[in-house]
Amino acid sequence: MAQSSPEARYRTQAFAQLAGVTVRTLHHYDRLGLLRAKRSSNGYRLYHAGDLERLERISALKFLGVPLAHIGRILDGRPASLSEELAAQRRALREKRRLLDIALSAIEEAEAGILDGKPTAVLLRRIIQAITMQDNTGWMMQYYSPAAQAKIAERAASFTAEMQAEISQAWRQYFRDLNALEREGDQDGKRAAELAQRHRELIAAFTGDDPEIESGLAALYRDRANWPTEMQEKLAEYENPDVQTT
Amino acid sequence: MAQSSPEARYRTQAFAQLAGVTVRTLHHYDRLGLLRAKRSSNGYRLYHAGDLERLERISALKFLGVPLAHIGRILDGRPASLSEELAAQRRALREKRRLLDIALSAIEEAEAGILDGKPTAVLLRRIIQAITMQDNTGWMMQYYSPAAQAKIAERAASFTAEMQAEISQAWRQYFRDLNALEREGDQDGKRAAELAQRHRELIAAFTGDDPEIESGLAALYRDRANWPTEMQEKLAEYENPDVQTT
DNA sequence: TTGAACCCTGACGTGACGTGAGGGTCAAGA
DNA sequence: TCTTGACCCTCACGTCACGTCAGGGTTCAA
Repeated sequence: MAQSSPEARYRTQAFAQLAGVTVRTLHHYDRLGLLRAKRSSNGYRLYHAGDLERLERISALKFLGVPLAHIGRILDGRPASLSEELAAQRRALREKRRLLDIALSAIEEAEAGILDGKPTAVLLRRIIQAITMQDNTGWMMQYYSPAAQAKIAERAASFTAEMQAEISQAWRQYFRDLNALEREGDQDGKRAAELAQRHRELIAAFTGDDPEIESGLAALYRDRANWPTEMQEKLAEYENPDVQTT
Repeated sequence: MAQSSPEARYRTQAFAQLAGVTVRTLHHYDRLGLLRAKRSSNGYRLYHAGDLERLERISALKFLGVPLAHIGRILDGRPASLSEELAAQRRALREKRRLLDIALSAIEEAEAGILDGKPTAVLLRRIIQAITMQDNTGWMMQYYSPAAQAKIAERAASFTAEMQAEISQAWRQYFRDLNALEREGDQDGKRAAELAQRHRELIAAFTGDDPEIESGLAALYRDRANWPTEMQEKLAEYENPDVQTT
């Protein structure tokens, strides 16, 4: 094993190998001021043992997804910024993992179709369905009776991609307008009334006046206290009394 | 609801809203040749219903993490490329999720320390330990007796960051040299003998000649058939008979 | 006819480096 | 002494999927 003295100085490559990073990374951190190296008389960078500790902290925070600019503030600035950054990263990573799990299950779903020799178009359709179902509505399906689920799937299959896109566009637009209304306030209640009308139309277009689908939707809304967290947040918008039309 | 005819043409913004992407994204895909738009006489892009289907496929594959250049080949090229791409993405996403889980548990571990009012330095040390433990050796610890685990932790705590870095650098270098040896072959067996010697030294440095640690290490190696998949692959390098010194 | 709301094409910015290009430094061997 | 090779340095452009202006044209309703 190599012997180390407390005054050991390393040049760039040696220090990079010691820490398990590349030379270019050290150049980068040096220029950013994140890990400044001393210079020898010929201009070479010189690192010592104390720099290693700082570099390990940088690498650890980078592993958590913290941007380099924030890492600088954490290591040099006020200590509270660490806990704020950790909380922010935890939320961001949770969301990333949620999307990642959706992607993985979509892939696995599609790969099951490959074994049957399905053509590319069918596999792509499976992937799209797996993503949209899991991402938005998958957890909702448990509220519908099997008969209602079958009807929903049948209606969805009978739509063209264009029609489906128009429907989800209308929902997106509805939520955008609802958000805008909450931000800007409503002077005369006309905009709220118009939004409520659009909401009724969207609901009607979804149920297609089918009583089985309507009863499932009602059950879904009654149990809103148990929705997933990210839906709970969107639910707050519904709590506007002008829009409680369900 | 908006009515749609089969010959509906959309200009850029309308089509972007319909599909839930930005105008800039459509420009980008147009320039890449990924989704080419027709042009009206005044140079405006015109999209129609068939483009929407292609765009949805593009968005779905992008969601899975497939780079745009590959998406073009999948949608235009031979159909087998889809299944290859899916398999590659599945591996990549699994690895991402593994690292993401490590990061998340490291954050939660550190946040538990925040409640106790620990200073930043202690929290950072916890994060680094959580990462390195989970990433490399966490699953190994089950093979060691509680007494051996305590001794390992004690020895680790007594090392400076510099010494620990030198040890892991030596291991990294060992694996690099081992890989190089396998690629390039060994003419006279001298390099293999030298590597085997380094391996013995690294093992001895780890156990510190402690019999409890040594017996745990032996148990770990005996049970190598049950190691995690990513370690199984690294194990293949050990199967070189020159290096079976454990 | 004027303004709002569209449309277009460049072209630079983002983040964390990778990857050369072009040139200097230094110790060991011929 | 010269050369070779292994280091070192500083630009500066490339990556990836767009975001974000800047500068200028088109269309439609009031």
